Amino acid sequence: MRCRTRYRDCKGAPPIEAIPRRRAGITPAREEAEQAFLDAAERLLVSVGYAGITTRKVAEEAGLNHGLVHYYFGSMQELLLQVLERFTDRLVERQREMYAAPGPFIEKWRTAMRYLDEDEDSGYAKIWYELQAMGWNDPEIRKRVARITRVWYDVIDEALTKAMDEYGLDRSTFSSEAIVTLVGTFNMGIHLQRLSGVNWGHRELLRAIDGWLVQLEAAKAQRESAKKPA
Amino acid sequence: MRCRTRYRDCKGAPPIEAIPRRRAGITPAREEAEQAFLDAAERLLVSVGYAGITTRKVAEEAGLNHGLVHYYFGSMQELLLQVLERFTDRLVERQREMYAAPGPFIEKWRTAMRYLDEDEDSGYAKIWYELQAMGWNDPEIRKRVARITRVWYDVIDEALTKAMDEYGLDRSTFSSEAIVTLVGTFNMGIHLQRLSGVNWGHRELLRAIDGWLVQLEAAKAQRESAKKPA
DNA sequence: GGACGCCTTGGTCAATTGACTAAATACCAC
DNA sequence: GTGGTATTTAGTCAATTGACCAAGGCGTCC
Repeated sequence: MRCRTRYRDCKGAPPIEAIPRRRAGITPAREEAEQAFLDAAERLLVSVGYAGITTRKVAEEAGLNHGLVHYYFGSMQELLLQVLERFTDRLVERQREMYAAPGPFIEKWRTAMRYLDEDEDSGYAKIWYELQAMGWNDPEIRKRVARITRVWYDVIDEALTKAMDEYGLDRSTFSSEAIVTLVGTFNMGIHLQRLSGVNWGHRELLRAIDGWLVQLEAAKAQRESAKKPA
Repeated sequence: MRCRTRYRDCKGAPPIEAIPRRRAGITPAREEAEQAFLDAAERLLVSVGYAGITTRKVAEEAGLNHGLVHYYFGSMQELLLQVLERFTDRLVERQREMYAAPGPFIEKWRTAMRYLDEDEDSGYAKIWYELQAMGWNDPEIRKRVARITRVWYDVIDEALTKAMDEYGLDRSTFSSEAIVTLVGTFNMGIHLQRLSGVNWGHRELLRAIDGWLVQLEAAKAQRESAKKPA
């Protein structure tokens, strides 16, 4: 059943043609333009949130024609999904890189805590939590968010398990699984609170943890120096 | 400058008349209808999120005429603010009640952890985090959210400070402020993850904390029984 | 240098939205 | 029951939105 209106059958009709899908040969210009859209969408996530993103706004922000959104991505939903995709890929890569690096655990921890501040200032956190909030009402996005959270956990789990052994921490009361969950959730909570403008106690908590790790490092060094000479 | 269109000057004109404000004498029927709108808005927060709420949907959900939204509340924004107001009042009241109740700390903790599950099932958590997400892009709502978070912290702080003294916990490394922040943030993080469908490690963490509290309670009981006979 | 196909521009369209209102109705004191 | 006020209904309106398209531009290969 063809469209009776000038352009299309406006309700319930199947799409006349398939969405133009990603082909192998994309010109550099097109690639650049698509990235510009994704960048623009990220900036809008920071400045107005996911609910305020429209095809026109994202095109204006990217300095491109709004018709291109549908030509490139087929729909607004697909554009946002690709934002999520690109963002989470970067997130996981950074996380892996950080914990895979050599050095004592406390170094890695401090790097992670530095990210806590950096991500807030750069808008990285806002993007990530906006995407998550989108997922609360969109199964496809939620699924992806859950997958990334899981990967994130696995990476921390590995690092923490190793660290607990090194520090000789008892795992009978607090398993590494429990600690990982605690770290993962408190990290999210801190970001969440900061998005609401709450900063109370954060510095205090981070300093306490850092102090505790310093103690653990010292104890570890002592154990090792006591063992070697003997 | 009066409206040239049939109804109003549609851009930039000041409101012709003040928004009908809350008067002293509201009939019970009106009160009931307003509550029905607030209830409906909460249900929509659960089912579609804040971005999906419109005057027409909220009216349909409440089984009332959509014109009433503006007659009662003046604007969609005001309706949502009143949802926030009512919701946070209830939240704080429950929190205060819980920690003010008599009984050992571990009891209160367990009640709080029970809420963690209950709130998820009842949609309470979804409402609260949708409202928070709204606040990320709305200063007025963010301010209110921050205030409530602060009150929430104060209540926990009082209970935790007392508990740490009772349990004889050292406060030199982890101050009560740090612990409160840890508890507050990990609680938020757990909710956040569950909204994304992530449950990994939660049970493990909660069980670990509970086990630890049991130990602390036992040690406290021992101390007291050792003191009394002497 | 002409044909061909991809890209881009600058629109249009139906649907939906918040805001708003006039007219009808319900309710109340007298 | 009558007059007046408050509430309710059933709309209207401008603006905005996602989706979509036609026509012309542009690069490339023959």
